[in-house]
Amino acid sequence: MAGDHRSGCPINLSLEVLGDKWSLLIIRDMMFGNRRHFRALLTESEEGIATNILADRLARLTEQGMITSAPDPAHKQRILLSLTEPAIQLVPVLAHLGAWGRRHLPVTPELAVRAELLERGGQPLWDDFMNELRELHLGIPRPPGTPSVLTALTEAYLAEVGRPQTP
Amino acid sequence: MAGDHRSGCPINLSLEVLGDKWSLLIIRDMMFGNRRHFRALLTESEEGIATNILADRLARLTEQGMITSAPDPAHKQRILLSLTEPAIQLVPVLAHLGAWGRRHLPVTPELAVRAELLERGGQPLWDDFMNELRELHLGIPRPPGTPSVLTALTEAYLAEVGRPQTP
DNA sequence: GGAACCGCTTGCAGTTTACAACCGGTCTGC
DNA sequence: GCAGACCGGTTGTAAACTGCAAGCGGTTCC
Repeated sequence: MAGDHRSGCPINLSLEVLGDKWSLLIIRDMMFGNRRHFRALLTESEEGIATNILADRLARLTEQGMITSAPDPAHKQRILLSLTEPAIQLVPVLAHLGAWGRRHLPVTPELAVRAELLERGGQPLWDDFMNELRELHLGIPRPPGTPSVLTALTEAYLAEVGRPQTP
Repeated sequence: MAGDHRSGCPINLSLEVLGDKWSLLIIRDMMFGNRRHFRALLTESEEGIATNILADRLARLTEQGMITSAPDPAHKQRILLSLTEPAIQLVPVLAHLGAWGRRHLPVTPELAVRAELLERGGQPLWDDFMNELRELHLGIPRPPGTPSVLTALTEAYLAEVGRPQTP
């Protein structure tokens, strides 16, 4: 029902889904870090989320239609998490939010590289990235010739990590 | 110090500033509703924030450099709140977030009008709007000929409110 | 067959939120 | 000149949420 919403304002409704300190970070890790199950999100996160919080957020994001879960065919006890189309369409929001943070907050260089690349690429790069996510998470083959944005972002990050100082 | 941050990731740092259910709504009301003091934010908000939460968020946003406060020359007991340049640069983020919410969440039509207009206008409209906000909040005169985006948004909203049903 | 790994759940303490009542100063209308 | 509305808050309280650590039954790896 709509009765449990504070208002019908688009920004408010978005915040009711994403307006906490963890939900968007989970989506970020699934998107940019390609983390697809519980343990990966738990242990490979920069910020160190607690197990009960992660379980709670995954449940909430699932019932809000942002992610789906299915048994992983490879490992029987694993549960494969996938982003839904609405979540994939958050790419421009995350790109702008990252660009804003990079400009105004004390980011660390190696973690800022991806935000910078994503900002410079603009809408065309975001479209490529969303097509790639649709392939990875929804099983929709991406248009032939689409480059892997995920690979490019990861390589840029690793290159920056390998560099000892700003040369 | 940077020691009190969970990580230096741009998205994480942005969420440490804006990642709760109220901060962005306050900025939204100051931006789009032109609410510039405590009582206006308190009573004219769609969502009904509590006084202590509002006071707390205003203090936090101030120390994070998102807003400033100054005595209002017109009313001696009033405090005039202003957005800073970083906060004004959130316009594209809010535009994208509103557009996303409008597409995927159960928004009410009259509140969705502004998001739609802002989305259709794109970057040129956002630039006009940011220039207008710089004039209103920072005292920087906007380039001559710049239209008032705030007026356009408000009129579109009022027109939608006045309409009884979707005709 | 033992150890590591899987997605959680539970218990607990500390923090944050929501709601309502209240406060001293100030401006407004008469 | 004064009563009442308005100003930006503070305080108290209960409920909800968060962070941390431990543990649990089942699965997979070696």
